[in-house]
Amino acid sequence: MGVDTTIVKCLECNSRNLFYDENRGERHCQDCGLLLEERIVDQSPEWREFNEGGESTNRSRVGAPSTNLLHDKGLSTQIDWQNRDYAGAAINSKNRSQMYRMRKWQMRSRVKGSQERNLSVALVQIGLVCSKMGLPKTINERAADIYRRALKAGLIRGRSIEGTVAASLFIANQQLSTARTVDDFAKFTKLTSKEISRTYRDLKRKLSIKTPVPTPMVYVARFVSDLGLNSETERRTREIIKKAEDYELTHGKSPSGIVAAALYIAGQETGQVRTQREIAEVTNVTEVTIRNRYKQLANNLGIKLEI
DNA sequence: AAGACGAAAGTGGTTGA
DNA sequence: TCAACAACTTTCGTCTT
Repeated sequence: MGVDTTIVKCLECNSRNLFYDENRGERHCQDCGLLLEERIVDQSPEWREFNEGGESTNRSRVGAPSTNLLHDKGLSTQIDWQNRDYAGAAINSKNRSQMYRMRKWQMRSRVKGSQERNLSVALVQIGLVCSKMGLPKTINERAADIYRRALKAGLIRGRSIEGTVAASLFIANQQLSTARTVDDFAKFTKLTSKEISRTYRDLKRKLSIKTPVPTPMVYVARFVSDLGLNSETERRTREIIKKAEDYELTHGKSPSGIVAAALYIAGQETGQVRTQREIAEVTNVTEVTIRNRYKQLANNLGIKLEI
């Protein structure tokens, strides 16, 4: 069988308009946003071997790795209803009663009850949003885990599945610093950013989840890549933000605004000029904010710009 | 014509009595 | 609960290159 590793058409909308992001090592469809390829594919088993002939022999590989992404954690070997063994031969009567008991227990333990159904719907949605937004599997796993906890704590009642899905994803995003904003999640779900942040706060409080204090720094790589700037400009941008944080010029200001301004200044300095319009586009702040911010930063950090 | 500028009015969230 | 407030947005006329 020939192995074709190059995807030329989107699997969802058949568009040939694909985009390869070198920094993130991902290939997306530019039309529907589906994540088609990731550079890092870890196919190794999820446990390590500590002693010779120990782990690997005891925990022999059966089935796919256990994962939070499936409602029953992937432990779902099906027992067929036909009284035949794998080769198609009839199973003798001695084993039949055993088979019957196994089926019975499987039926009892499988998708049943509203919680399980809720979870399987939610996990599909989490996967879908992750794929559309080009988020790595780690986010998917983390969000799934948070959703499970929310479900277990009975926090879904009175809330929409989609809202909790988005909030779980946003928490995962904050914890793992994948540089997506609430607005990004709003764009890829049917929810407003307001609803998402409200559920986000709620979930964090009720599940006592901690997320790192947000810093503008996490957005730098993403915006640099989106604007096609070089590493020199990126370095300088980080420098400016670091200084701004040291001088406490960032408190109470929107992170994207800070990054946008720093990018603008750095771009002017290194000759990688981007217009306020372009920067406003990718950072999702207005040109006015960029102006206000960059003037403030330039003044307080003693940066002279010859514009 | 494109980009930058800044005034003025409007919006949504936070804070403190 | 309400008003004051800071940050940010929208809009728009003007200036500069």
